[in-house]
Amino acid sequence: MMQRRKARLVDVAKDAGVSPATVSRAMARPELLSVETLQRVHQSARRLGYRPDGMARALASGRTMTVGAIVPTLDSTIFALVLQAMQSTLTREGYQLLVASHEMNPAAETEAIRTLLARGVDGLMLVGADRAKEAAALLRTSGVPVVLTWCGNAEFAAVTVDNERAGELAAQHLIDLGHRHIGMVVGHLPFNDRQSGRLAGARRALRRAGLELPDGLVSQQGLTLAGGRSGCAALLDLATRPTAIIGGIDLFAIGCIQEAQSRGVIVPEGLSVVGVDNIDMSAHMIPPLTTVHIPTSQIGQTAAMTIIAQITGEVTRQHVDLPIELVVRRSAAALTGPLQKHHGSSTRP
Amino acid sequence: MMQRRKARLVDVAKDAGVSPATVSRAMARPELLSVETLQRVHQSARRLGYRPDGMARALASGRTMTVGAIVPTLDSTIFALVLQAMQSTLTREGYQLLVASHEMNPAAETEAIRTLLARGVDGLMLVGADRAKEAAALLRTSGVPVVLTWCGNAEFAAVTVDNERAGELAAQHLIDLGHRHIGMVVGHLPFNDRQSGRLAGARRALRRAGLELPDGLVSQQGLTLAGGRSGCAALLDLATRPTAIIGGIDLFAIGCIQEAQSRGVIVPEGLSVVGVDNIDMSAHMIPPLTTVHIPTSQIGQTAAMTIIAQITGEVTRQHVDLPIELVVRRSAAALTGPLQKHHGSSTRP
DNA sequence: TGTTGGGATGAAAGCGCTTTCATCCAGCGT
DNA sequence: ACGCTGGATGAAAGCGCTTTCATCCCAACA
Repeated sequence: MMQRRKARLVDVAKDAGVSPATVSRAMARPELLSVETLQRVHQSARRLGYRPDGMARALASGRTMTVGAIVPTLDSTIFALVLQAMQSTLTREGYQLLVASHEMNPAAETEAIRTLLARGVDGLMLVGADRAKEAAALLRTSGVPVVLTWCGNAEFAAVTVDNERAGELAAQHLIDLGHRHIGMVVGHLPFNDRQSGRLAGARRALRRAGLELPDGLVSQQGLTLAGGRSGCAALLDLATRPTAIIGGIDLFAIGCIQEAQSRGVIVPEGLSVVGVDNIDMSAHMIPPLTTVHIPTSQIGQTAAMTIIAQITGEVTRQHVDLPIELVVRRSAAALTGPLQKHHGSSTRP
Repeated sequence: MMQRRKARLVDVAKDAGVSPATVSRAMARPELLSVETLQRVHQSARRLGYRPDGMARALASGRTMTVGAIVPTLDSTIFALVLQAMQSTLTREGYQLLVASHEMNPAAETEAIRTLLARGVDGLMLVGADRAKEAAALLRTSGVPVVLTWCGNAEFAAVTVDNERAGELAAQHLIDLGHRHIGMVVGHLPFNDRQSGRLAGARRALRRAGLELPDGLVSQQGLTLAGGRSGCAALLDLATRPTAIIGGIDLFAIGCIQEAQSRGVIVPEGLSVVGVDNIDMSAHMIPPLTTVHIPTSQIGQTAAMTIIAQITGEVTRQHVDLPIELVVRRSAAALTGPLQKHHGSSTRP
């Protein structure tokens, strides 16, 4: 009882006694058909188990109903969350999400852009505005709607967050608590305008307070928990150790807390820690992490909506800047005295 | 100086003075052409800035160079890691990754399968073997290579891990440490054969030791940190509280540690905790989490390779079972005495 | 020197759908 | 009663590429 091949549009048309055009319309713009015809077509389609062929449809219409997203890495709460939000928003609108990652490698990102463009996507989401010249050229000439996230530029639509301000908020909080000697653990700066921005913001706040954040107090690390720990370790091993550390991402801040605790340094009494992101884990740390909340899911959702708006031609090059805010919890405290009573004892249990 | 449209295959052919067929071959099977022709074509292609159109190619060849992956949720270290591994393996072979998630909803999964199949994927990766009948039928009739992960069945290729054994290892470790009263926090069991398996395994180990794991000591929770905490809270609030808890995933176990600590219960002295997964965070907890290591990245990588092998026809319905092992760290300790000296004091700082 | 085999290329038929454009017809206004 | 309008449908031309199949040519062989 099995038809020899997959049912095609013409098969349905034949079965329903109408033209292929009519079947096509029945699928895509049912309001153009009379109710009876529509019913007849649907009935035939169901009987034959017809499923439209996406590739043929894409070729003929020029639309793939697919949006691409290229993120630095999938293995990150942050990007996973954004992708999740994008995915559900897109699905609701009938789009699919094609993902690629570049592992912080500009050339790989360019390559990914090239493939996704060739493959045919109706829109493209990218992280940050800092990329290879060639990549930007590709995007420009492709004519495909693009949305940048976290950081943007004037050329494309963007859903941003003020990364400098995030760094500033974190630093200012520490300054307000009386800290004068502050360190920071950040991701590798080249090709990462989010981290660069946060560092710049922290520096700005410090400078305004008559303080500074010398390179010696900034540790660049890979974006992992281990990175946070080793960054913290480096800072704590300094001759004059900082009384507070800012994590460029929450993961770093969490790593800092863990490293400090495993050395017997009490947080926040012996070391204040502030992060940026406000990931799920942060609220559950002991002590709970004071951090700057970045509306990650909302970035994803807004990016998806922006892309769709561009695809459907409703709007172009829209810029949305999402608000951020300091979330005060208990990992940062006021300096108790002019001097600290801790000596860098490395008492790992 | 801009050509009015995108260069097409025929444009290159015309420019190079060859037939379209030759250009097509130059792109896909260069070994069929003479060196001179090849060069001429490449030169023209470069000059015109020719980029093959993926959709047209897909339609004509029946191959999309795209593999779909449908996971329960993107917002999970585990699945993000698997996707990451798949993505990099696939990219290396020239494939793209199309992702979808279903938020633990069987109907949504079926729908996702339907769309990805319609959209045209050369292969499909799914999590677990437990799904709607209709979904299985779709897969069967589509003829698209499928690979199941974590849990498998006889019908499709699979890259699995022995979830029952994982639960067993966790429970046995606790039993060996002298625990007799063990609780477990698991994910919602329906439509989740990974969690069901782990629970069943734990029960098996306990039964073998003459113990049991009554439903009252099993707390079902959403797969989040908060779920772990509230599961732990529920268990600790029991009249006869367990001396040890197994987390169906590491995130639960971590939540348990945090909940215990915030209640002033010391881990492992006051409560032993064991997880399953071995995520990055686990090793950095204080105390570091004892857990059953699941080779997550390897699952992704192997799944990708299995899919590709099936697509290229090298092999079919291959089953790979990846080894797991207990990683003993410091969150579980021997019961110090026949009775415990802790009273459920809820001293949140 | 006549075959012959095979490597290189071209011709042309699609792949399955979308989308103008044209056609047809009913009902409407005058 | 007549032209007109607009809604419903059909005809047909692609969308840009792949892939058989046929053709051509030349080296190699006898």
